[in-house]
Amino acid sequence: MLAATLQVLRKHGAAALTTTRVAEVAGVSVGSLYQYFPNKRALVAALKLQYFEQITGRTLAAIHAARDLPLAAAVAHIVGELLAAKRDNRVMALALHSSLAELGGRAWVRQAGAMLSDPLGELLRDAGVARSDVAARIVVSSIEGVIAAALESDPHALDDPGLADELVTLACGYLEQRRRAC
Amino acid sequence: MLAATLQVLRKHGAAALTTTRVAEVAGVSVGSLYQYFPNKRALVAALKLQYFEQITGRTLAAIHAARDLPLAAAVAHIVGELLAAKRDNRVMALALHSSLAELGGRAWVRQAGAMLSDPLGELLRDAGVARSDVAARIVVSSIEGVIAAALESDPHALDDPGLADELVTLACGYLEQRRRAC
Amino acid sequence: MLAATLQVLRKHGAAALTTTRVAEVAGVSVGSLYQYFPNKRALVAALKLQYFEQITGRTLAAIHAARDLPLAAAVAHIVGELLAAKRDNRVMALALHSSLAELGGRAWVRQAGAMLSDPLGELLRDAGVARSDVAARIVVSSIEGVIAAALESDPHALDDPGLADELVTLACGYLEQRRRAC
Amino acid sequence: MLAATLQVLRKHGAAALTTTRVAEVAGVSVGSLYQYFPNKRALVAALKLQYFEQITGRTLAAIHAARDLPLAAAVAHIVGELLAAKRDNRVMALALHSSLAELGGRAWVRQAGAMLSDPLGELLRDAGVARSDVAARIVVSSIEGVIAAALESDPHALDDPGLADELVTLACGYLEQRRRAC
DNA sequence: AATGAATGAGAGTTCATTCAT
DNA sequence: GATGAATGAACTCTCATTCAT
Repeated sequence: MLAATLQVLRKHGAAALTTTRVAEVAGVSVGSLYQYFPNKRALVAALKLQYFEQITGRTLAAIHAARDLPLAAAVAHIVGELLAAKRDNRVMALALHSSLAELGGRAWVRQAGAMLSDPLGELLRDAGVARSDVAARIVVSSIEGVIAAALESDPHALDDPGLADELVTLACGYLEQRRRAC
Repeated sequence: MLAATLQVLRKHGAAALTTTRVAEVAGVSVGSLYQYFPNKRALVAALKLQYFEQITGRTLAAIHAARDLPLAAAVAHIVGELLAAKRDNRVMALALHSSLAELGGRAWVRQAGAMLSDPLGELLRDAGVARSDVAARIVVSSIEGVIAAALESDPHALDDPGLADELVTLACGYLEQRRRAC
Repeated sequence: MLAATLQVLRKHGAAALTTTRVAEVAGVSVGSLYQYFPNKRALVAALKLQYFEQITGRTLAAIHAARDLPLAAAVAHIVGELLAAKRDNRVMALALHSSLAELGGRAWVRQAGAMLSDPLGELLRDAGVARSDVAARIVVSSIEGVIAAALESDPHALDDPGLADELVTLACGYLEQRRRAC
Repeated sequence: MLAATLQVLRKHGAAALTTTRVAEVAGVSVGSLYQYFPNKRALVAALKLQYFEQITGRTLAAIHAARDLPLAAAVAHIVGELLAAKRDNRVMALALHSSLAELGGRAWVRQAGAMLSDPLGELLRDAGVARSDVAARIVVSSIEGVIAAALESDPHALDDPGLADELVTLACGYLEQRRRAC
């Protein structure tokens, strides 16, 4: 059913996301839909959660794995994994970036950011970055901003290898300055 | 009426933005609303346009004015003006960042980004930044990402003087690396 | 204003006949419209009345003038005048036949029929037609039916000289049988 | 639901035919109405079609059955069947004649006429009537005109046995003249 | 468990009519 | 007298949700 939701979202947009259509695409009845999800909001929330967990989980693992690398290498690894995670969930990424904002706010984005910022903050602190918690939030939100803009202007942006380079340059350039600030 | 739209958007969110409610808040009848706007979409579009023009106009002017400054000073000036413009339209900024995405897509955001990226690209090229057009897009979108995230977690974020510093550090750090890349 | 009503009716149909549009086409304000007509129904009624009077008046005169002619000649004269009257009010005829039915019923058609049937009945009685009142109604309604159908399938039907012939044949054939029935 | 539509049409006229009222009279909700008819026009169209098929079907059969009768008997049979068909659908006939003109034009009447005129034309040609196609149209439209006028002045007109006689006299008188014209 | 017809509140939009200017 | 902005009741249509089968 989540797959059907995604498909409807991609093909017809958020405005056309009706429970009837989702059920139809999923090959079940509306009644069955309501046996698994109490209401439409829950359906969308589940989709968000799934995306959220995929991306956040993998990125958190990357942050963890990068703990002992030098800062530049750590950033490169994390950014690479983040992009890979989005690439592996490209349909979701596109649907959510383009139209799921229209479905119940962007609070989940904030939540995802917070979840990543904390462990990243620790990593940065260990790497000698000043005010590491703030720095982590800046890094995460700037990267998300660039990716969002890229996806909006080109749905295939995630396949562009240059994007990773830019993001690493962006993050490292910022952190470099922050490190000197120590 | 645009003010009423804004108020409804702020207080109740995009899902509760109905023509009846807007008219009610504006203290007029629905009929009058439709005398000035052909339909609901036009109402929202007018609001977006107003915001768009305020922010874009002022930022473009700042880019122009910063043409002959050294890069760091130019960035500081532009970021300062952008934030000031958003501060002067804070209610709009908040409403649009939180819920207007839900109303007809984010195409206008892309458009605004494009409008700023071109002149900024020229400025960067003159300042000796490699691949200045790409760099401009990265700078614009990362800054927007940081501001969006900041506003989402704290509606008063625009008043925090530290935000400007962070944005300047972010942009300069990135551009520094790009300059060396020449 | 009646002319404007007619024009709107012809160009856009009965569904698009709004007071605002009529006023616009007439080059006055809605307010002025309401100074001359208490409401929209009255506007349409006035138009109907005008048509009604044109056609009925001229046809009544024709009936009167045909009093002393032999039956066949009388019928030819009356039919000729009726068609001529419609031709002289062709725009109205077309508008009323195609769309004014949609505006407040066809009672006026019945009324017009009644108005013609009585004097025609007298003429027929004098010509020795049995049950002349019934005969008159049959003649009038059959002629109206043929004209209506003709106009519906071809707006230029009134210009076809063959139409008059057919109508005369129709009426005379019927009346011939009725006369023998004496 | 079609029955409810008919009832509303009869009791309150075409102007009062609203989806809400039809649903109410039908004892269902508006939603259900829209489950069976995509929109209001379709509801009315279905009603027209039903009437159209009843009348046209039976009359066509009558024309077919009358192929080998002498002309006068053929006409009598056809007229009798047409009237019987209308009598069997009296409520519909009344509703459609008085107010369905107000709902989407009279194109269907023309269509029905055309459908009958062609086979009738063949029958007339075989019976030696000159310009049988024109004659068929005249006969059909004059008969429809008389019936329409009769129904407008008296809803029980269809029950008057005299009506059939008049129609037969009308049609035969006309065709007699046409036959001589050979 | 699954179904899908039924529901009905509520959305956007129109337009005849009024009345202060 | 003329204006036309303001009104708001009424309309068509949608869709999340329920529940008898």
